[in-house]
Amino acid sequence: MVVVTINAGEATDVDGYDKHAYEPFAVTVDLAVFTLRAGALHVLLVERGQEPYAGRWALPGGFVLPEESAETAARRELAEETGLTGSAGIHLEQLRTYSEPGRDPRMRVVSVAFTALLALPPGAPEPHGGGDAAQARWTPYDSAGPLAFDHDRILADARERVGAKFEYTCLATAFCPPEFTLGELQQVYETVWGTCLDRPNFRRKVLATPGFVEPAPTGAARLTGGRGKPAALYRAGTATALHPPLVRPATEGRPA
Amino acid sequence: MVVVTINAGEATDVDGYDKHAYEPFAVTVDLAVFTLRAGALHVLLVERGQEPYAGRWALPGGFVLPEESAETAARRELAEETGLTGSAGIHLEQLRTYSEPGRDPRMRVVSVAFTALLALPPGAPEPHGGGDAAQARWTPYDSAGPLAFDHDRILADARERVGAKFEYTCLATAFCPPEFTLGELQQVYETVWGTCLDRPNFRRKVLATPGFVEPAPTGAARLTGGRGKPAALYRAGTATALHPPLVRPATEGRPA
DNA sequence: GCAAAAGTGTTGTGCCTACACCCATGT
DNA sequence: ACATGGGTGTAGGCACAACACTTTTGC
Repeated sequence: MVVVTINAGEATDVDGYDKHAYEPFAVTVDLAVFTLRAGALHVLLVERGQEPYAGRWALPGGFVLPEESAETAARRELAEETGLTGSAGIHLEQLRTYSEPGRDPRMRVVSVAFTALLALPPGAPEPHGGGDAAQARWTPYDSAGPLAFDHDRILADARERVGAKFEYTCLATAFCPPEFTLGELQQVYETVWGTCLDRPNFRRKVLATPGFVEPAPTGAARLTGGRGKPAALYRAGTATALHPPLVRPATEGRPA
Repeated sequence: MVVVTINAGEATDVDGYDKHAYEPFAVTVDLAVFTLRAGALHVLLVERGQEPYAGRWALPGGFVLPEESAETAARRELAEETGLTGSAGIHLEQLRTYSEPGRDPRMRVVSVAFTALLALPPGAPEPHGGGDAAQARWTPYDSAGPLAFDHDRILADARERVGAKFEYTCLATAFCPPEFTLGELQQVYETVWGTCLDRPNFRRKVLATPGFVEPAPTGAARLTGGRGKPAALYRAGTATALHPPLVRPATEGRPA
């Protein structure tokens, strides 16, 4: 076998041998797509129709095409799986790359994993899967049983990253509809962190961070659940970082 | 061309066609290896001996071999480039994956980038490069002129990540020898951040964080530069996260 | 009126910045 | 003696957690 490991540059030996002579690497993307449904964190899963892991659930994903970047491929898969048309504004972020040999029993697959956060509009279409016999479904994170391949680990990594990023970014608005109340934003935090937050302090913190939220142009307020004082509406601001961070309290009681 | 994009699972169509029929993806690793030399941040670069970018400097890296994970390949390359034997304890961390088509003019190369932090022992061997005509050299970060491929961007991303991680992790000890003084640790922070820190406060902060540093078993102290009171020696603790974080002050004066 | 949810005020604690000050060593 | 760097003490300030309180709606 040709030894390329002492090569100092990047791929400088490629010209020297047949590009097709070796077992190729397949490059795929895997997506951990999160949303909030009925006050619980849900993840988008697809059911596999073929071996290996036929009948098992897995993260959606697919091949990176020859002319695509991994980001482009991920956004394309996301649009296909969720059926959402305007996927341009959806928050999509690279998580990390999983490359252990043997993670796919058939061949060498290197997978770039992404995390996506989206808000389901009230009348959003159910995910329809991507053809074949596969179906797609929103699944509560806690019920996302054993998945195919190493997707359990990918999903856990993605979940952890989302929780951590909530502390120092404005990411939480990605789970909210275009206009939302501060109470809804707080519920997003409480659901993702599994903690209770003090409402007055949360409110002050959010409003004191420039660019986190801005009042909705319509001065309108909305009734939360029928009862209670109507809440002011806000929309996501332009800021992306959160200084100072919103610290997650030590694990305490669950939100009511 | 076979349409694989509507496939819901991961690589489920692979069995249906010849694995060698398409232009394969090459998978490489690129390393941004940082160290501190003479009070300045340095990065390990190699000079390319072949086209494209012959004579230009680039980040070290190489192919992922068929039986390797990207992490394994990165650690192997790191050991080869630095000549360090005990590379097991070196901090190595995945940065992100760069997959834009055309980033290598010859073929489709997907590169998993890593960041490595290490302390150069006093008599450390100079990096010897990896064979061919390439040479390797420690270069001040600020002088790391235009690099080959998209390595300027990778290096900038790595640099930013290192600075950010210093705030909320114990990573700074990776730049220190096995035993170090708190003054040395502070200089590490000041060099990486380009700021001045208050010594008494820095000291308290570090010592108040359990597991950040622990006193060296030998009660020995060391003379810093000939002058001044001998400083107590510490070694890196077992903690990895930093609660609460060590906040980087708004960009002010440079360290003396 | 009562419950429920939004929104405002206030107070105490604690951390952290900034600076003054002592200690030990080399020249 | 003095310069240099390590180490300790302390006062002021700012931020935040905790909780009391008012407001506006539905029943």
